[in-house]
Amino acid sequence: MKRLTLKDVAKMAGVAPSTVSFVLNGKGKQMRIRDEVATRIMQVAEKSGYEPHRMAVNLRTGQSKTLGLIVESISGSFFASLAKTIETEAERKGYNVVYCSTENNAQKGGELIRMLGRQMVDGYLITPAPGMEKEIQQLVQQHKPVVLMDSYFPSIKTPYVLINNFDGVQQGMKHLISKGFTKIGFVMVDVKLIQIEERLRGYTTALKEHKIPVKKKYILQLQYHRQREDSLNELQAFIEANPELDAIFFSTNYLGILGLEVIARMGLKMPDDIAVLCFDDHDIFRLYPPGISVIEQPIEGIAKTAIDLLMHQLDKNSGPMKKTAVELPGKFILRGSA
Amino acid sequence: MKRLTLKDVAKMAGVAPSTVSFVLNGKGKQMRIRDEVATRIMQVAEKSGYEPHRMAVNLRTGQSKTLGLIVESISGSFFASLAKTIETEAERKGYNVVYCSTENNAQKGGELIRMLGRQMVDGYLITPAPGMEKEIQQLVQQHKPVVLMDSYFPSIKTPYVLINNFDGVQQGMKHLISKGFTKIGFVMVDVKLIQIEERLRGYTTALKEHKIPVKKKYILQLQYHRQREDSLNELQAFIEANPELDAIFFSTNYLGILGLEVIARMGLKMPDDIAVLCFDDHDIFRLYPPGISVIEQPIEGIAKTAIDLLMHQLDKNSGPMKKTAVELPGKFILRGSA
DNA sequence: AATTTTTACAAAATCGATTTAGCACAGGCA
DNA sequence: TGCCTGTGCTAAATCGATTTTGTAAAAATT
Repeated sequence: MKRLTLKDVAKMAGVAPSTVSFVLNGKGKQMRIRDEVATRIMQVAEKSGYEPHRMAVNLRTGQSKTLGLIVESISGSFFASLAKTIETEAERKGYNVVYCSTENNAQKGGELIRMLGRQMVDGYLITPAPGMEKEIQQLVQQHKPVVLMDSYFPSIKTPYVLINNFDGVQQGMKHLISKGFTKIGFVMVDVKLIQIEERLRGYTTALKEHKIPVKKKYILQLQYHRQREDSLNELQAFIEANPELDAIFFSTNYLGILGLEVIARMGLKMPDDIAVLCFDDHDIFRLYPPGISVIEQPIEGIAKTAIDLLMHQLDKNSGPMKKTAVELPGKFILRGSA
Repeated sequence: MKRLTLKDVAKMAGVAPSTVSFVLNGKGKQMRIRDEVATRIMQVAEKSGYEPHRMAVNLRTGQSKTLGLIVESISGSFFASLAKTIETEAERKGYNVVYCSTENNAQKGGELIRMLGRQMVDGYLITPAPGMEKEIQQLVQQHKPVVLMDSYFPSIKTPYVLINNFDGVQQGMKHLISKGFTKIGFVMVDVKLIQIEERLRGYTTALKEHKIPVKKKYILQLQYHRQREDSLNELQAFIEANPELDAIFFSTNYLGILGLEVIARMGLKMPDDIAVLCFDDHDIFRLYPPGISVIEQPIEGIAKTAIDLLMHQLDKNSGPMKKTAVELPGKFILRGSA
């Protein structure tokens, strides 16, 4: 039982293969195929269940109709929501998606991009990690359509979408301050990424705006590549060294989860002993008593915007882009922890 | 800057395209190409950074070197671990993977399979959902390589890998019973799937073996398609209707998470007011105080075995399979909840 | 020395589509 | 009548590889 080809359909309809191709690709009118012939071809194709051979189409047209989605971790919850939306959005535009994760391995990022290149993806959706700058730069120089999400490199001129980190942190900080908290710690990673810096800026700015002094010892920079246990200990030491802290802002959900563990270990109660606020939501935060208040990322919006930006690049006869840098507002979700 | 083709390499090396193809595909000896020529070709290909055009190769060879992974939900933690292992295992065998989720939509399952068929995947890895039986049956009849994971249909004769559900539940139940719990509830979904039935069988068998009567009212069957809130209420009603229950076994992690919410809502303390045990681990269970004891699935083992079984089918000159049904043991993880 | 066999490649067919160029035939116009 | 213009399709080139077939020159055999 062999695959049904366009040639077969042509034979069955009593016309040439090219004619079938024209009709099925909607170029019947343009090629002035009679309606009578066109409908006959359509019917034959329909009845026989003909499906074009993707690889053949790709080879001929040079388009794989496939997008590459590169994320840091495929098991993260950020990815989970992102992937779902991107997949459905892409599908509706006739594209499908292959996923790849760098798994926090800077070097692997480059390999991945090359691998996807070999597979001929038409465009890239990337959440950039520190080590990937060069590779992404190359893609852009090769005029491959690229959209960055969640972060970006100022040196690379390609569209990006992300949450307004500064504003998001501000929202959270304003809430904490309005609740009367003044000794607020800030926990971050030491990675040099725009979004991290923006979050820190949100923290310091909010404090300054309310005339609260910014104390350096209230800011903890955890190293990125580190044993889980080491990070926990460092975090605990930080809290013990500043017993007057009445609230902590965790700048990523990974840090927040570490925080929960340390706080439980130390026997502290949220929010009375210490209030907790976290950037970026996570399943756990909904459930973990008393519920962790967070700044939620507009993931669906990010995904949709990213696809739009990418499609715009893929569509050659669309003009130059108006907006290439999109910042979407985050949403403060109040739960029990702050 | 166009893509480098095999023809270009041939020209640069001063030979015919076919010669290059032979050499690069390791058929140089067989086609008696002189070592001198062969090494020259290799060097040229290497230096120029030539990469064969995947689509062209696919079209000619009829192999896409791509596997389709179909799961229920791409955001589930089961998928997350599964995908990672499968991806790396597949990559090492020269395959890549496209993911698809049915998102608990029976009808979508069929569409997905067809979509992947269009994309010409060489083989399928599927975690079967209730509505997919017919579609999978078709694939098998078309002699497409298929491996099922996590569950299977007795009517379909194709390899599958899953945890030994019966034994897993037994392990957990034996622990509960040894701790002195006797009034043990069992919460399950009403889906007719092998693995669910096996888990129930593990529950009842364990009770019988210890001469503990099996009471029907201690078994709750939650409906599958249901509003989250409704399920929560039904679960709460179940616990309230059986106040003598001293432990509950949740047969899936989704149910377990619902259980945590209800238990928190009712103000019960684990494990004193009620002990909790759950089938299938989840991030939350590690963190949620006092830690939820679980039966952990050997996900990595499942993934590796599945790939092996699939590769065996893809490799035509390998004989018939010895083992087509694999059951891997689960692992009981003791935490604070039971 | 003539013929066969082997060596070492090159040429051409092929996979299944898309797309450009071409080709009969009909009608319009001078 | 002869030339031009549309109409309605077909033939053939093409995408970039793999694989079958072909073919000169060298070596071996008779």
